[in-house]
Amino acid sequence: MARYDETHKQESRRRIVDAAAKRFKTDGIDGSGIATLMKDAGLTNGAFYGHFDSKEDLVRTALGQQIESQREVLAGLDAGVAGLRQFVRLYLSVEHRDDVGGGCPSAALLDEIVRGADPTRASYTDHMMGVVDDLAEHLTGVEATRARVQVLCLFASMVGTLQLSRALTDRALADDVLEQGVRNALALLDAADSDEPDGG
Amino acid sequence: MARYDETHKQESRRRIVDAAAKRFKTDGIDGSGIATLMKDAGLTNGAFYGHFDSKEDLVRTALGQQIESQREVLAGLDAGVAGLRQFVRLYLSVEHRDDVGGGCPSAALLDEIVRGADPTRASYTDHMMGVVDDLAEHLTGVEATRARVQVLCLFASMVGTLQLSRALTDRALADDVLEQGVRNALALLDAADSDEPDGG
DNA sequence: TGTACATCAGTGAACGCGCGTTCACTGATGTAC
DNA sequence: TGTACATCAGTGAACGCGCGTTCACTGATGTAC
Repeated sequence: MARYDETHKQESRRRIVDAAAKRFKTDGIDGSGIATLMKDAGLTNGAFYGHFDSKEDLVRTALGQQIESQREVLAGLDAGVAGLRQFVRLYLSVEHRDDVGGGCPSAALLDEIVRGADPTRASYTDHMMGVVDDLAEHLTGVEATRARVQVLCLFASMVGTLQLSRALTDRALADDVLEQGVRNALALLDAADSDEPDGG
Repeated sequence: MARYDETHKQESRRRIVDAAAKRFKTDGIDGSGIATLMKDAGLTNGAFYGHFDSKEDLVRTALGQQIESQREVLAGLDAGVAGLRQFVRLYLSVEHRDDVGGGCPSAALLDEIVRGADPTRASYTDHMMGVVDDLAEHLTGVEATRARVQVLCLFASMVGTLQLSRALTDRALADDVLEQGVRNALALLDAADSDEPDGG
């Protein structure tokens, strides 16, 4: 029925989303124009609206895809709290800090998400809940609701730490921040893992 | 010599910087145009280049001024680690979360600073070192270099926590994140305050 | 096997608009005499 | 006290450019017969 493979259009779409996700992270959402994104994907600007309703539609899609692919990484972690320790070391690594385009979308774009439209923030929240559930499963001894808030906070702390390490122009200090960030995150993890709920 | 007060021009400049700082935080740097900023300050676009060399010059100025005015808040804190506990509760409050335009420039703009030009990042780093020194003085028992990294990490964690709380569309969860963030930050503070330097 | 037509992903020019920046000009005030 | 001139903060139109979005068109392929 179509003159191309049945998969042709969806492969184009995937290329657009992949290119957009990377460029959004390196240049910002506001800083990435449709024409540039389409050129990155090997297409011209006019084809964009055959794939998405609007730029905001692409933003939501790219952000969602990015968070879901983070979950694939999480699926490969060791069981229990040991897996969270692995995650902390991966997340707060020099390699991750120096790879904005290939790294965590939250670290690269959380400010812009905050300023985003409600549907964008809602989509972000939904997808993040998946990440949080994946992470919370590693805190086997902690009540589920509590575990979710604990891992959300752990994640948020690491996001801020990565951002600050990226912002500082003093490289040695930026490295120190990552190392101390790892120690702090691991300390929080130990505390959370052995935590008793207390209402006070 | 001048047809206006000697202070006239510098008052205009101050109004531009104040208006820009607020709008940058609410709408983003990329999202704030010169014409809009000047209108906010009660002027027209053409007057801008009598005050600043470029938009980037204004960004650096506004960011620096914002961080310096944060230091004024820090100067009012109690002495010792008690002052840091005060700061944690102020920073991770619902009021601060809900006041992006009046709040911390790092929380609102750190992503954009990371993507910014080198001079912007260098200026951010310089001013932040002032904040860090102010905060580090509260960790009286800790060696200075170590104290600086500790408070940088504490600050970074709080920045990430505030950002995430702002991004989430689930209000109850966003509030829980703030509360847990306070607990975590206070726990880190207690650990840092009683810390012995260990090389391992 | 060969021709006519339908499909539709992608092209590329154009829309109005706001961007950062420039510049000739205005007009209120201060100084000179 | 009154007039002529200098100063300069601010005005507002204009520059080229890229933005998000629209749309008439292309052209490679699949189907019909």
